[in-house]
Amino acid sequence: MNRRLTQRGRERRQQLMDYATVRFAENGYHPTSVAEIVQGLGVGKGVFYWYFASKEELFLEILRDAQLQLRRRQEAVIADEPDPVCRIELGIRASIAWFDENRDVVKLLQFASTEERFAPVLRRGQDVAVADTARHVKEGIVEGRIRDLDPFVLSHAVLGVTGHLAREFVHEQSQPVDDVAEAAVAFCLEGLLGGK
Amino acid sequence: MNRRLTQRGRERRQQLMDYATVRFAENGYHPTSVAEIVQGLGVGKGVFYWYFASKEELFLEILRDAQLQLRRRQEAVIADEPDPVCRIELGIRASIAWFDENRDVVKLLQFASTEERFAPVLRRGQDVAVADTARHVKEGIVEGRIRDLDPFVLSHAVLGVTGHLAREFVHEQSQPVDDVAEAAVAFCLEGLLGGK
DNA sequence: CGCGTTCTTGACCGCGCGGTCAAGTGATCC
DNA sequence: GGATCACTTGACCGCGCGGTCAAGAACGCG
Repeated sequence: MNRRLTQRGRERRQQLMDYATVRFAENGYHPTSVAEIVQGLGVGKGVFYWYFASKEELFLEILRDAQLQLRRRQEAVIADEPDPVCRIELGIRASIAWFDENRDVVKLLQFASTEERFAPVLRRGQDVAVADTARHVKEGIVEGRIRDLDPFVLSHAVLGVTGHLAREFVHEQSQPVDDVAEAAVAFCLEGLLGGK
Repeated sequence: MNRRLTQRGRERRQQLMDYATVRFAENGYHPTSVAEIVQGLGVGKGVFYWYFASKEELFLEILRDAQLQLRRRQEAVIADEPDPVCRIELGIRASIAWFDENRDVVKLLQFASTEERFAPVLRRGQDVAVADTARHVKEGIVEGRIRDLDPFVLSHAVLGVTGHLAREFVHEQSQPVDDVAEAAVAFCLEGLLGGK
C-alpha cells in the first residue's frame, strides 16, 4: 500500500488513523468495524481501502507511529543531560507525560501486547526502550551510584512501575501528571525502604 | 444460567472453561469462536450453551475464577506472617509463582483490562489486592520502616513491578521463577539506589 | 480546455459468527 | 417399565463482518 499521496491524501490518511485510534480505544479493536470508522468520518468504505490494505495494517501503522513518537519524545528530553541517573529520571517523566497525552494509544499498545499477531511489533519497540534505559543503568552501576543488579531487570522494573502508575493514577484516577511522575521517580530510585 | 449440575456436569463445565482459557490466550478472545471451542473438545455446540449463557459470560466466569484463585493463594501464604514488610515480600513471591503457573489466565486478565466491557470486573479484584497490600504498607509506615509516601501509590508500584517482571522474564524469557521473584523483591524494597 | 492521476462512492459478495432449538440419549429413582 | 431430569446433538438462522470493484468526481498541470 505504498501509494503516492498528495497533501490532501496525507491528511485523510492521518484523519483515518486518528479516528480509528479513538474508536479502537473506546470500543476495542475487534468490536470496531471498518464500516463504523468510515461512517463516523462520513466517507465511503472505499476511502479506507484506498489508504490501508486492511484493518490489521491500519492498526499496525498506529502502533508503529506511537512507538516512534514516544521514542522521539524521550530522546529529545534526555539529549543533553550527562548524568545517567538524571537521564533515567527524565525518561520516566517524559514517558508519563506522553502516556497522559496519548491515553487512547496507550490502551491500544496494551491490547496489542495480548494478541500474538501484534506482539512482535511491540517487542521491537520495547526492546529498544529497555536497551536505552539499560545503558544509563549500566553507567550508573559503573559509577557506583546504582545497585549492582542486572541492568535489564532494573530497566524492566522501571518500565513496569512507570506504565502501571500512569495507567492507574493518570488515566483511571485523573491525578496530576507531575505528582504521579514524582511518585514514580521516588519509588524507582529508592523503593519502599530507601531514602532517609 | 444457574443450572443444577451433576458431578458429570460440573466436570464438563470446568473442561469448557479450561479449554477456552487456553484458546483465548493463544488466539485472542474475539478471534476464538464458540464453534472452535466445542470442536476442539469434540462436542456439539449445544453443550456450550447448556453451561454458559454466552461467550461473554464464559469469559467473565474465567476472570472471576482467576481473581479468586490468586487472592486465596496470597492469603494462604501471608496468613501467619506478622511482619508487614515480610508480608509484602511473601505477597510478591506468591503472585509471581501464580503468574508462572497460570500464564494463560494472566494473558486473559491483561486483555480484559483493555475492554471497557470487562474492565469493571477486574477493577474490583485489583482494588481488593491493592487495599490488602496498602494495609501492610501502612503498618510499615507506622513502624517507620517504610517511606512515608501514599500507601496506595506504593502498592500500585509494587503491583506494577511484579506484573511486568513476571510477564517479561517468566513468561517471555522463561527465567527461573525464584530469580525473578528475588529481583522483584529487591527492586520493590530498595529501588535503584537503595541497599547498604 | 483536455487528460491523467488521485481520490471517492456504495452496492455487493461470501463467509463465519454468536446463538437457537426440536429431537434424542442415558442415567437415576420409584 | 416408565417417568423424570440432566445432558447432547447439529442443522439452522439472521446478521454484520472484512474486503472488492466498476463507475465517477475532483484535482492539477500543460
